Parts: sequence; C-alpha cells; structure tokens
Amino acid sequence: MKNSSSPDKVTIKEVAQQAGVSTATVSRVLSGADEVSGDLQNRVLETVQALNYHPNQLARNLRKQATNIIGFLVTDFQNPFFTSVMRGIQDVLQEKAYVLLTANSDENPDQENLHLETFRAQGVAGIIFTPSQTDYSLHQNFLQGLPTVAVDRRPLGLTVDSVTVDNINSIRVAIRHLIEMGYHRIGFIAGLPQTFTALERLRGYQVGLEDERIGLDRNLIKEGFYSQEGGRQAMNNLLDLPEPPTAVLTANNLMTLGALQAIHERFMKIPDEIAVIGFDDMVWAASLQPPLTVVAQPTYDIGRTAASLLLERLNNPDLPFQDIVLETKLIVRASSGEKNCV
Amino acid sequence: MKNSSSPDKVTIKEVAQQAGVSTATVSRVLSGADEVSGDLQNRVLETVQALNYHPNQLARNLRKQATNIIGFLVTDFQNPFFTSVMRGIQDVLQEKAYVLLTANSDENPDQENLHLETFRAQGVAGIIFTPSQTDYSLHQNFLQGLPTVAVDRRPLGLTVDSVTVDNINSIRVAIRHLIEMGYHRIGFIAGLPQTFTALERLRGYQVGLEDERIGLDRNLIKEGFYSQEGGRQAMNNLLDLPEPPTAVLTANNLMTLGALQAIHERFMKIPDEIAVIGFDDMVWAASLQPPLTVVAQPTYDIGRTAASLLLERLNNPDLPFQDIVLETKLIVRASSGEKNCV
DNA sequence: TTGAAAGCGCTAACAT
DNA sequence: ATGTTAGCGCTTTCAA
Repeated sequence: MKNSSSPDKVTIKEVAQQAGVSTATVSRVLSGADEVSGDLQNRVLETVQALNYHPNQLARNLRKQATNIIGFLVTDFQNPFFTSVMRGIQDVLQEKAYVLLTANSDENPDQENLHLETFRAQGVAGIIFTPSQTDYSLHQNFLQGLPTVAVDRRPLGLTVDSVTVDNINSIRVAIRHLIEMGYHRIGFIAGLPQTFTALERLRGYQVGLEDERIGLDRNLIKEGFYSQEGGRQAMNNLLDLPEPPTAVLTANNLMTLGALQAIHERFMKIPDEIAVIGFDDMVWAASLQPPLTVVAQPTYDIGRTAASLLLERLNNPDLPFQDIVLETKLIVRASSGEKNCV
Repeated sequence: MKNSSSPDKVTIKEVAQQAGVSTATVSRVLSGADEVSGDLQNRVLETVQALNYHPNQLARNLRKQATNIIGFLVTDFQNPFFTSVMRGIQDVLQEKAYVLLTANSDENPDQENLHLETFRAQGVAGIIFTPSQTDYSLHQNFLQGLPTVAVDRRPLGLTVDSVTVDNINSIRVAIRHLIEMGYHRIGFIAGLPQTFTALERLRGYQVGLEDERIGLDRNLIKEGFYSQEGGRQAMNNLLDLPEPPTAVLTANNLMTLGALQAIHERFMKIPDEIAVIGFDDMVWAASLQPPLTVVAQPTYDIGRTAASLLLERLNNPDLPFQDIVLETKLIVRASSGEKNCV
C-alpha cells in the first residue's frame, strides 16, 4: 500500500499554493496535455508527488456532472454466462479507468427498472444490460443521452447498440451434427417464448430440422424457465413421451444441468440411450462423464465487445447504432458420440 | 419507466422556489424525519412529485464527502462461490439503498491494491473483500476509518470484521464420513499454502486423520492452484502413486472439477474405484453421475452476514471487531457411497 | 500561457 | 421550526 498516512486531505488548493501556481494550472496539468508550459508542468507534478495528492473524484464528478462509473445489469450473476461476460467488460473498462456497478434484475421488470433508475441516480457514464422485458418503447426517453449497450438479447423498441450471438445458426449446426452422428429423433428443451434468445433458439431448431428435411414434431419441444428445475421438468416430459427422443438439445446452460439430472435419475446412458448437446460451454462441461458436447458462446468476447462499443459511443455519441452478432462454436465431446450401441 | 421527460435538470432550488420554502427545508424533508412541520412537509413533497425532482447524488456525495457505494473485491467472479456471496451482499445492501462496485484481484496483490485504491478514490462508504495477500500490516493505515469486512479468508495483520467458515471442522466431518463408508486411504487435494483457506483445510485433513487414529501419509497430499488445472494435476499425481488412495477430498470447487476430469480420463468408476468429496455445493454437483458428495458452504449467508456486519459498522464505527465463523454442511450423495464393490 | 472567479447541487452550521 | 449562507473540491469560462 502507498505510504499514504491516513485519508488524504490534500486538496488542489494546497498543491497550487505549494507549487506557486493557481488551482486552474494544477487542474490543467492533471487533466492531460492542456496548454501548460513544461516549466510549470514539472513544478506541479513534483508537488503532487511530494504531497501525495489524489484528486477528489467526488468533486470532479459534481463539477463535470459525470462519473467514470458504468452500470452493468444482468438477470442473474449466478449464471456463469454473465460472469464471463462481466470479465470481458471489466478487462476493457479497467484500462480506461472506469469502474463497474453491478445489479441483478432476476428477469423482473420492476427490479430492472429500479436498478436502471439507480444507475442513473448514481450518475453512471453508461449502461450495459441484459433486457428482460418484451417492450422498451417507454424507456427510449429515459435512456436518452445515456449511452447504453444491450448484451445477450436485443431490446424491442429501443434504439441502442447490442451484442448478441447467432442463436439460430448455433442450433442449426448442432442439429446437423446430431444427424451426422446418426440421431434423427431430436428433442428440444426451450426457454419461455417471451425471451429473445429462447425465441431465436427455437427458430433455430425449426430451421435446422427443415435443413435436414425432418418433419417438426411439436411433442419434441418442451418449454420451461431458464433454470435447472425448468430443464429437469422439460427433460422428464420428453422422456415420458410414448416415443422419446434419442437426442436432446438444450437452449440454456442451467436447463442443461436439469436435463442431465433427469437423465441420471433414470440411470440412462449418455449417449447410448440419449445423446445430449448443451448450450454454453461451462467449466463443468469437460468434467462430466461423458464430457458434454456444447454450443459455446464467446462469452468473454461478448463482454469485451460490449464494453468497446460503449467506449466508442462515450467518445462519440452520434455514431450510428450497431447490432453486433457474434458466432458460436460447436464443441464436440463424447455426449453426442456416434449412435451405434442402441 | 417513470414519465421523466429527458434527463431531469430539476434542482433543489426550483423545488424550494415552487414550494415557497428554503432549500434547507426541502433538504430536511427529503433526508428523513428532521424537524419540519407537517404543513411544509406536505407542500414540499407535493412539489417534489409535481416537478419529478430527483436529488443529485453527485452533489450530495461531494457535500457529505461520502457515497452510498460499497466496494466488493474478490479473487475471481467466475468462481460461483463468490457470485453466491455477492448475491447475499446485494440482497442486504439493496434494502439500505447501497450499490455495489465490483472488481477482480486474480489473487494478485498489485491488482488487489490497485482496486482498493480505486475504491477509495470513488469514495466508497465501505469495502468487502477476499484477502489474497499473506500480510496486511501495511494496509491498516490505508483502511483506517474505512469500514471493511473480509470474507472467506481472514487478513493477517489487519484488524477488521470477517466472515469465514469452519474449514477445519468441515474436512474433519468429511473424513469421518469416508471412514464410516469404509474408505481408509484418503487422498487430499490441497490449495497452495499461502492461502488462508488452504492452510485451514489442510489442517482439517491432518486433524481428521488423527481423530480416526490414521497415520498421516504425506504422499496422499497434493497441492495446486485453486483452479481446474491445479486439481487435475493433483489428482493425476495421486492416481500415479504406487498405492493410490481409494477416496479423495478436494479443498476447492474448481479443483474438484479438475479432479473429476482426471478420474474420467482414466475411465475410473466413482465411487467403486475412487470415492470423491468436493468442497462447495455448486449447481452442477447434483447433475453429475454419480451425484457428488460435497462440503457445502453457506455462501449466500456468508454474503448476507458480511453485508450486515458492514452496515453495523457504518452505523457505529466504534463497535468491537468480530470474526464470524459459519458452519458448513456435509451433503451426502452417491460419490461417497458404501465401499463394497472393490 | 496563466490566473481569477464562478459555480456544479447539495447539506449543515448558524442565526432567527 | 425555518431561513440564510458558507462551503465540499474541482473544472472551466473569461480576462489578462
């Protein structure tokens, strides 16, 4: 730790006095290359050092009516997807001396609005968030002039930058892979249709089957909350079918866990009795027996991209808005192995 | 969203004028039950509503030289342990209108110090953090007067409140359980000895064996980073032993995943060929085949407790310091099943 | 290039 | 019980 002897109470005034200049000059020196002669520049810098002066961020904030705080709001930080995104964001923002304020919305519009208001009240410089509502037309006004980037989902009725993944294609690729491995009866564990990603991934399932000229059997689609229990129930419903699927695709990482739980509870063998492809490559995916084939989202890059987008807009508010769509990657492991031992 | 038409520029002055009172009175009304007559009180409140006035937090911060921001610094938010703790913290702090600033230290002292300084510069009201250094005597001065709570680990040389778990007893209980299930050769996958929890859990292993009158075989202890790869290597070292263990205990959740990976790579059966008890009850523990026996930490409560402790100190800085130690719980699942099918 | 001075919007003495 | 007023520490016109 610095040799700062107790909370610094050194102000710009004292630095100015000590250096024999005005506070304005000190401020100019510290706020980057303004028009200050090298002579004074050095004198100020030395005094700053000598006095161990740290500008008071609070005063700066008030004066500039702006902070170096970015608000990050997601549905649930306990979902590893978001912590990975957060990491990407932090790595980018830290370089530019921004700090991150975090909050959970729990997919609850009231909570979400509350936190957005709180962010605003804190004077955040910008916001990165995961929309959980179906319509944001009323927010356009609220977010006017407040740089905002949506991640994971695009907010309907709101003109902001966004970073999402190609959900539709993700599932198509997964289906093609299953077909190639010999699976033809493919179940789909979907999220609730009010969610952006759930909708897209379901669409991917439909398109994927069309690609392969396989008729859609609505019975093979089971919906649920994006949660472990939601996945477990959906999987159970699938397995209770008179003619259950031989392979299953999940639309969300927590649902994957629930699906696995249901499969294990019936002591079914993966992939012999049922092949599984999960969404998101979580840390545990490789530690399962058998290791899990997954659609891997570029979580860290989603975060980095979102933060970069925000930084750009902070610098130039009039930039055209961008919807960036990143590609996912199918990571093939043993849970979708060749269908041969039926 | 509120019907706030564009960023509010309504100040306390305008409210005062409109209501026909002084700014001081408005301030008094808004900052809780001060001495203001019911008459004026209502008049002010109405005007506030009518004008949709929101106090400027930035001005408030400067004037009070304090914010409603709490800094939360952990080694790695991608570890689910910390997000669960964070959730507990947020649930408590949100009620009191505090917001949470987050940062990762990556077990890196420089990063940790940097973020602590950043927190300070932001004028945080308090700090909750996971110490990753071995000596904090130099920080005592820095944190003077800045309410601080340590979680998960106690910082050596620093007098602050802390919330940890009973690591020693946790491992003892796990060992007793393994013995009861018929396992006598128990390996231990430990963290690096500079970490508070690693040290305590290792001690628990030693004491646990003593409890059972089992001699300590140093070969059965393998150290590594608190990471998946660290756990994998340690497990491999254990399995490469001439006389490998029949059961293994891990000291950290990520290491558990690595250990499982190593076991699966050798196609060994759990628990028949090797029983496993992990540390931390992560979401995936129940989705494994077989489900994993774990030492469950009260993660959410750790967070709630830490936040409550901080709140108490915020209200009363002169309270005696507390080291709160919470109990863990052994959750028995199939991975530590009866040893019978050797 | 530098300094003087006016606030940013609020709260807390102090005065009434 | 209420109003007046002096800042909190900084940045940024404006003037020199």
